[in-house]
Amino acid sequence: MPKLGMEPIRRAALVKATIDEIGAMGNLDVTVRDIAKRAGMSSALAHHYFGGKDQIFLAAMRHTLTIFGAEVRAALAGAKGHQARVAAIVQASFASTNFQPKVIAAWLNFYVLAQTSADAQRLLRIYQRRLHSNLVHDLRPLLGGRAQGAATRIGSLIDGQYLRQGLLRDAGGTADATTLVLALLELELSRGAE
Amino acid sequence: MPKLGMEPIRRAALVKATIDEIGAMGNLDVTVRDIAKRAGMSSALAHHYFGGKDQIFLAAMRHTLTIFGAEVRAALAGAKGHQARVAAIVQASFASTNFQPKVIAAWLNFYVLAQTSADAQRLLRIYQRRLHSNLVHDLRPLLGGRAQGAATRIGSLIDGQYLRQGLLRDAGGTADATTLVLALLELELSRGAE
Amino acid sequence: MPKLGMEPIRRAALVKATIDEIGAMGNLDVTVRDIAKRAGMSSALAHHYFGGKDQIFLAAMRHTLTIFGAEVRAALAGAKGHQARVAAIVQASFASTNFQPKVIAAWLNFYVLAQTSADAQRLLRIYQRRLHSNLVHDLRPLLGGRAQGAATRIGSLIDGQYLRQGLLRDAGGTADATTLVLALLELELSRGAE
Amino acid sequence: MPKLGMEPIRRAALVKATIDEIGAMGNLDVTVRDIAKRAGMSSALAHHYFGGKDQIFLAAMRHTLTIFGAEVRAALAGAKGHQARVAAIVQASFASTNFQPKVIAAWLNFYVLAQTSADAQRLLRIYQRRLHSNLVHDLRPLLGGRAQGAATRIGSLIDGQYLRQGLLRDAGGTADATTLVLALLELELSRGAE
DNA sequence: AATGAATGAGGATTCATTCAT
DNA sequence: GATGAATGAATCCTCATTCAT
Repeated sequence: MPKLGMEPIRRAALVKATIDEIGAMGNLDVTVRDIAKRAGMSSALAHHYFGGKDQIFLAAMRHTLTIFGAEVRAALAGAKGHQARVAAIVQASFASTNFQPKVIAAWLNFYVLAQTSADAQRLLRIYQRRLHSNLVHDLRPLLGGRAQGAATRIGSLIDGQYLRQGLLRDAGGTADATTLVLALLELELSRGAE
Repeated sequence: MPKLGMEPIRRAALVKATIDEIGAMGNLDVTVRDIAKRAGMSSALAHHYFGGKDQIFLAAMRHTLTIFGAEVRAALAGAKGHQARVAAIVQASFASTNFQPKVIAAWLNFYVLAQTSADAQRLLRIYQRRLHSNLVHDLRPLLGGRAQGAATRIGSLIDGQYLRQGLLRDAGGTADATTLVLALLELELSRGAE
Repeated sequence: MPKLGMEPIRRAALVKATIDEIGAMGNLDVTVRDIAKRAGMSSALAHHYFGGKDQIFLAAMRHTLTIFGAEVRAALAGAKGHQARVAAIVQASFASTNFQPKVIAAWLNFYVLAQTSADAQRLLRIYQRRLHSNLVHDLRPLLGGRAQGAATRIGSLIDGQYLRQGLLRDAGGTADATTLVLALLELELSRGAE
Repeated sequence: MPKLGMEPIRRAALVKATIDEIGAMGNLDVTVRDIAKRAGMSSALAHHYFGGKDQIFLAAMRHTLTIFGAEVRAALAGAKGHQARVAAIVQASFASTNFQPKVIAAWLNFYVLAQTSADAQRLLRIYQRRLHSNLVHDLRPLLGGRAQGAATRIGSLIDGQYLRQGLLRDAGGTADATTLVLALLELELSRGAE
């Protein structure tokens, strides 16, 4: 049943399969064959569309980051006021789309990939910078000169929660993680501007 | 003349070589051969002493965690007062022994290993539990019911900083990381007990 | 509107592309995809027209041999006298059309192909037999019984020069090669008939 | 039955198997697996000892050239007088050790390899240069200024005979080839020095 | 006429692991 | 105690070829 315009479909299927497979395996020791099988095609086709394993990984990473960014933007769109906007970012970070075990596993492994792949590192840095500037944008009116430090703390605590959630792997961590980080936000706000 | 007591020497050399090699490679895609070569022996001997690659990794992880624990204990021994003790834990976490790029890389990879290996997961949980209870022990007198949450935040922020430092890989992050977490401590203290 | 009579055009384009590609790669490890791309079409179409890779090679070989034959015939048409005709054959052998690096590379690889493919072997033998009989035809009046040996020597020396030129790959070997073989011709003639 | 000092034995076996396999297949499309199987070992071991397929080919080529060189030296040792020495070189070139179908096939393929591999090209040029200088050394006293051209003709005719013999693949070509080239030698000598 | 889609087969290479010495 | 020898299994990747449109 060969049709035209399969490329985007196949690519999307592979990206999804990659994240699923990494989530299932727990590490990047995932074979192209298994990814392709999960996506319902031969490994040769996967290579045809992506060129190689690295690029499959990168595409999966880009996808994850894109989803994350969209989630944050959507949350920001519905939030009024600086504090509500910061809270929205935090909540979006732990939204169910991102905070699934398999996505967390993928995320963690992307950090590992970034140790080796310059492209992966660049992607991750872009994500961090964007998160940081988003946070600073709304923290500055509230905290003045303390905004930078507070943004770093909040962003870094989010990362820390991801790391720990990846380790524990029990469901329902979303609420806890959100509460924890929002408590930090409140703490920062209670200290006020400087 | 067969040398006596070579076993501990060989094992220690392999553990060190493992961490160095992971640090150099940036991931767990490290060959037993390369580890053994770095340790000055044949890969067959590495197998002889450890039984397999997994156990070599586990031993390296145990060693890293042991070092970390010792560092914390030493820091605690010289600290007077609850606040000083918490600060000591934070400082020890970022002490130069642990916060080298190669150790951070190893640490990050142990998190990945924990996704697969039950033993690795257990080790990592022990470390987290110990860190948490150490923090709570000294935070409770200061923060009362808020001690648990504060300890989780501090511990998790430490982890987050490791993750980010692993990404950035620039030297001299020790001071920044310490300052950042100590600022959180101060924030928690400023809110007082509940 | 489907174009009519595309077949000969496509086939010619593929044959040319094959020789170019072999010349560019230096060996027969040439993919159908690359040949087709060079000829401006899909690899599926190449298969459609030729049936398979082997037949593409064979067609390229046939083409090369045809060109060579035409070159020789043209040279012979303009030569008067036995000696001049032999010289014409030699000169045609090293004419710029044949003696380009890419054609030499293809030629050499056809010899390799002949080790495997009976068809290729047959083609090459036809070429050799024709060259030999052309030479003998004009050498016999000059050398009598020595014509056979002389023809073999001259033909074989031409082949040897191709082989060596393929190795050296520097331009401008045409003159040298021609001179060398003509010197042999003169030598044979100086000995006279037997 | 693992013993010590297997390396040279294994390498020799692989080199021999490579030539045999190329001879059997007729081209360089020979798998490491097949070479290794022919040499009685796993392909992994072949890689262990040689590092890669290219190096296996190169070693086989070096071996062939070494054999050839030894054959020539031996022949020269027993020859008295300039003409006899040149004849000895020619005879050695077609000695049964070199002029077997499988060796000729390998030889031809090395020429193809030289189109791609700089190392292979270097080896082949060394062989040609040595052959040429050997010929010139004994032709100069006989032919003076004509020695260079004569040496090129003789060397190139030897190559041409190899090429043709590779194509024909019938046994017993040794005598014919030798006779043919010696006839050229005689021709050159009959013309005398210049 | 022409091609994107798709795959099975195969190949080089790597590696953890075992074994005899 | 120590290692060279050896391999089976696995992985990424390529390619000729087929097929439906």
